[in-house]
Amino acid sequence: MTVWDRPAPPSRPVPLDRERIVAAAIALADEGGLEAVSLRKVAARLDAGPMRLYGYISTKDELFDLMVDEVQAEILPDGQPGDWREALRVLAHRTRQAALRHEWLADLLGGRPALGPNGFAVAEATLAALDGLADVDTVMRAVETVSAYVTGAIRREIANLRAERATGLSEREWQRANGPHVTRMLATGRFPALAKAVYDGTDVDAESSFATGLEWVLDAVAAKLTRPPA
Amino acid sequence: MTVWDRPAPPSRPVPLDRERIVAAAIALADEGGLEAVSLRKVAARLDAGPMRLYGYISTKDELFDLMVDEVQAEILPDGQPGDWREALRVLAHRTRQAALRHEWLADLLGGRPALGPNGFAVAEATLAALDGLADVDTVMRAVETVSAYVTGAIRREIANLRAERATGLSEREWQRANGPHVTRMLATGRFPALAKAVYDGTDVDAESSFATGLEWVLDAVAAKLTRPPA
DNA sequence: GTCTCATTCGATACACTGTATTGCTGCGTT
DNA sequence: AACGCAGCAATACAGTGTATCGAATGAGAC
Repeated sequence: MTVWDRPAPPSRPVPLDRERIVAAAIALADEGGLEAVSLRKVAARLDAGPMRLYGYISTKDELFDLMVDEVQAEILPDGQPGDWREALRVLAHRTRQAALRHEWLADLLGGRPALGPNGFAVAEATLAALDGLADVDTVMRAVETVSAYVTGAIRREIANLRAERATGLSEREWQRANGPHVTRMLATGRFPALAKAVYDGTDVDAESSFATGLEWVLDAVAAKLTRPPA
Repeated sequence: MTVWDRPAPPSRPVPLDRERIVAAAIALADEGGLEAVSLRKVAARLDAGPMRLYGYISTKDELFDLMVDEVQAEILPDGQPGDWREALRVLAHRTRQAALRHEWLADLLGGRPALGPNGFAVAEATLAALDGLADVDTVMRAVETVSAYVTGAIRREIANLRAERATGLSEREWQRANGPHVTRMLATGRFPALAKAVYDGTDVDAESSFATGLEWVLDAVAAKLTRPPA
């Protein structure tokens, strides 16, 4: 008996099943971030007392797991995949889009093993794309590498996005003009390569940055798939 | 005036500067995880009232930033780097080792831009390794790609490590034998590729898994560096 | 129709959190 | 010697996750 299959006890006043609880939590998180999700507020949104939730959920972390799994349903592509590369690409971009829709996902991504049905489905889709193209271990390594990149890239993108929002300025402009502390540090001359990157670098948009890095990683995977395992 | 340079006000009863505060917080986090870090406990460890900390730190998130920056000092290599590839490899492995020493780092990695002096130093070391090997934008993309992989891989590794510890079993054995929920899900036949990976996959240790994925990503980067920008 | 029992809900309670505010205390200066 | 002020501690507040428990409300048995 684990998180994902718990008998839904009936109730009269308002049906209130796990789906409704998770939906309310997601709505709260979408509006105010993860820290805006409290059991009290979730319950209040469902016209229930806080303790009522514990009939359906046994801890707040479990609620977070359920939220992640729910959002992972959005990641699964609609149509059937093309070749393996296209399949992985689509999965990666859909993950990113889900994180942009639900920024709190970035805080949770990779933080815990995704053991829900939709998490499994995403893992299945990823593995299935590479099935048969190499031995099991190589495929596994490929999946892990790609998803590590995806997780890390999304996390950084959301982090930067928040920082920009907090200062009201674009990351680049902020480093270049304002951000007195950063400017001063760069001016010390102790970070010449960094300074060059900041001042001479082109300001590319996040999506194409994500896409470029992803293609690089996919290139690397492609090279290992054609060749037999080391 | 930002987080990283604040005049240290003197005090009599016990010196108590920011370094001591950060050290105490890190000690607490090493022992009991991030959630064990509360301003009250940090202060208690320094024989001070909770409010005393606010003379040196303006919010708890700032304390977290300082903790991350402090640990990033451990990442910087001692000697001078070899070629770019060796340099990036060492930085990646040292980051991973730091995260294994301080597991809470995984929770914070990539969650916020690293703007502290040591964070800058790590960024500088990374960029310096690739300096001149390609145009600035390509170098930037390379750095972002590698560090996205590193962040994501470390995060997953720590997450799995915790899950193993929680169940007392190795991830693989757990999926294979115990973990009734997982076993049942796999038994549904809805996840054939996943089932194959779980049952037929070799159980490789985390370090070589990390290393292998890293080498793949470095291969990808190498291919882009020799070739001029797209 | 009435009684009983079990279940489920809500209220209360507890230990704790981050932080604002307030007043004291002891030092340095005039 | 008196004063002012900086820095610290105590108090306070709003909020958190969750355990416990009393009451009510439902169904089932006679």
